[in-house]
Amino acid sequence: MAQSRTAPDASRRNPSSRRAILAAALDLVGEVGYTKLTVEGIAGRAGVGKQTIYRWWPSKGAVLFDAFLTLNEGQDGEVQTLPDSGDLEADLKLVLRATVAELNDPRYDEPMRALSTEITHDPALAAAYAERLDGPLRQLKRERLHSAQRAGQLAEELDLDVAIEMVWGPLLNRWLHRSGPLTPEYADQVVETALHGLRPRP
Amino acid sequence: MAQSRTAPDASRRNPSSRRAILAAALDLVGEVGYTKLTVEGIAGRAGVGKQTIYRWWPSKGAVLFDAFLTLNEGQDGEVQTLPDSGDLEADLKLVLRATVAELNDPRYDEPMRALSTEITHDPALAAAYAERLDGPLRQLKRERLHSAQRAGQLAEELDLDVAIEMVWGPLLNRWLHRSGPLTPEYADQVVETALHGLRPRP
Amino acid sequence: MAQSRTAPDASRRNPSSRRAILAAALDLVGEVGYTKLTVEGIAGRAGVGKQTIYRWWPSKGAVLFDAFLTLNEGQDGEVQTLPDSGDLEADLKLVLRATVAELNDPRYDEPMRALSTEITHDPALAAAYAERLDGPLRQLKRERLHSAQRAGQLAEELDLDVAIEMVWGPLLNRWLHRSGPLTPEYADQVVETALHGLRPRP
Amino acid sequence: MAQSRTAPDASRRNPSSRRAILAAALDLVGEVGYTKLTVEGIAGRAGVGKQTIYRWWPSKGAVLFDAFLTLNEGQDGEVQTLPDSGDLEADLKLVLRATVAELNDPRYDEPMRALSTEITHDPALAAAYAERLDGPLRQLKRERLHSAQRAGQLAEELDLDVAIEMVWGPLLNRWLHRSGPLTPEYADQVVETALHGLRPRP
DNA sequence: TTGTAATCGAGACGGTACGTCATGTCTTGCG
DNA sequence: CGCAAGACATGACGTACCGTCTCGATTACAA
Repeated sequence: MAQSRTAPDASRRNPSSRRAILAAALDLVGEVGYTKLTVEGIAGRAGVGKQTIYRWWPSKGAVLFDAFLTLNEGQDGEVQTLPDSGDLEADLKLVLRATVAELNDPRYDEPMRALSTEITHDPALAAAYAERLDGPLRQLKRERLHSAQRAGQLAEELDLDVAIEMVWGPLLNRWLHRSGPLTPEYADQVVETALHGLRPRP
Repeated sequence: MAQSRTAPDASRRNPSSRRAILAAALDLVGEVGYTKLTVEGIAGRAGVGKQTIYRWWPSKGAVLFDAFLTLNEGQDGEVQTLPDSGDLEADLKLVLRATVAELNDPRYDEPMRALSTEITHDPALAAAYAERLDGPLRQLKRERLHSAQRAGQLAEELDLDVAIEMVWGPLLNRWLHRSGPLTPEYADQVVETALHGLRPRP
Repeated sequence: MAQSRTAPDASRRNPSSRRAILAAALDLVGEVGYTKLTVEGIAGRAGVGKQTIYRWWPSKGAVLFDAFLTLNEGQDGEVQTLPDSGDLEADLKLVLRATVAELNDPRYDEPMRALSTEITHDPALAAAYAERLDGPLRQLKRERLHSAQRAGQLAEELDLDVAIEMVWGPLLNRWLHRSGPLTPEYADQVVETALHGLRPRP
Repeated sequence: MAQSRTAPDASRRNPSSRRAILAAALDLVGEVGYTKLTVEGIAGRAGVGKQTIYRWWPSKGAVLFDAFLTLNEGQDGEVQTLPDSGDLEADLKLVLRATVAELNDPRYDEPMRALSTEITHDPALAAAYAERLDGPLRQLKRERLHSAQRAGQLAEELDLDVAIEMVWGPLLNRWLHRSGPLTPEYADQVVETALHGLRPRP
């Protein structure tokens, strides 16, 4: 299956250039922000020619995305499963508080906003994100919820994907649009409300 | 409160130039997308000098924001209140299905993504958004939920803001990150799940 | 008579930028040579944006050409006429020796080679050169020869343009192709040989 | 005489690559012109790696020069001597008309301009040119003039190199700088004027 | 009625970054 | 080892926009 435009030969790729580029991209997006992140800047910081970036990535966003990928693969072994103490509410609060902490961490905030923006405007990148980054994490969440479902802590007819979005959606939205303070208490509140529902207790 | 740099005199502002600029911004963001939207492009399309834009708006995002504002004020009278038939679930489904339809409408999709991106990266704009665009709408939602609360359809101790985010958050997230199909059925599912909670019915 | 591509408005042109560009071009061609002369270099040296060069000149060669033009117009008044002592041979030797000196002057050598190269490869520039730079000078030469012709020192049927090329051509060729030493003696020799012809004296 | 940088072993050189490179250089300079002639282009057209060019030639100009050399050696046997009918004027006109024809031939025009430019800016190449290309031809000219001198058709004290430049210089200049039409009549005129001199016939 | 002071369209300006192209060096794998 | 292939750091290309600026020409308020 040949490429139309003389596809570069990946076997000849210089791996240290690749690493330098991804590291530079992550560094820079944190330092100068997404809007002022430039391909020239990345190349300069990485000690690499611009062409070496354009040869292997179609866009600034793709570089950033790859940087995130390796970041996550770098920590592999770390998050293989979500905590499962048997107490779903406690476990979810734990995880969501961790998420809140990460989103509030300036080292992650700007890069993740950048990634979100790229995904927002590039469906291809969104698909890659869904498959490579969000997918595995969502699988973990699904498994934890499924375990709870088997334990009778979640409704049998519940669509787990909807459940996931109900728990994490409010958080991400508040973070992205700064529509309110992103505190551990908020995380707790969301978990409680999602589990109990909006209706009065019977 | 005087500006240091000879603040422009708003009374002398040419309203037709303003309208042309906002209209051009909306048109263009739909045509060429957020990334390729330029101040020069807006000025050219609006038949206006670049300086006329820079005189009245601090950034491209501010123009876009203003364009949305006038868009909403243009339709005023339309959404003064949310439907209140007494049946909260039905009313919410109605409203969320309308939201889904809007987000899927190509005329709104790209401009709203653009606005979202600007908000993501500009806290000042986010504040303006919270006050001028999101605020009034959220107030309507809050009122509808409050009415339901008074009718005993929602828990008394419920934080209405959390409730709002639990209902609309999943939708906005799925739209923004394209993490799944954005259908009327999904809207229904979200409403039902939010109202009942994730737990099994007792 | 409108231009097709939104011709720039010459009346708004910044004359000091123009001067800085031409001066920088002349300086740089002398310093780094024609091959390494770059538009970016000129812009940098002149403290000017690249676009300001591209706005007003179609090519690097055109800038260089303009630089020569202003150089010559700058010295106006200097060479209005060629010396006419009545002794054609002496006058020509004087002029040719001056030309030799100029061609050997490092300040002129490199820039003139650059100009020659541009003319060689760009007919449009060659036409401009013929009209604006070579033309006036050639007219002076023609006049001096015509004066000699009237004085009976040149053949009546002589084509003065051919005569001019016979006198200056050898010099320019030797200079351009370095086909031999370019000395005052050579200048004298050329004048003598051209005047007497190659044939034996009768 | 060892090179510092592991001089390539000429005996292992692939002669067919060499020929392909020289042919490609000549073809391309005619097709795209001197300015757009690139080493990559030559390598691509020749089906050769870039390194094979850089290994054997120091510069683009050297390739071009070599291409000319082989071109001339290819026609060897053709011009071993200049015509010598005894009538110098007729013979010179014949030769100069041939030169005019060659310079006007589009197959030779662009390549020769390219070579001329390289020579203009590279003294080393100019020396090589003087020795390998111009030298032999000049020797033929010198011999023909010498023959005429012996026959009493040229002045005894004449410097034959000056004479050669007086005859060919005007032609080359007019060609290179396009300072006038390059016609057979012009060739004749130059010959006549050079032989008779500018002075009136006695 | 006539300044006079602002906005306006237009667009030149010094810059930064774009994405492409060519340079000359280096590395890989074939013959 | 020469060679075809092509990745690499470098740097210039010519273009697109940035945000500032200057230029008449309207336009509206104050003298």
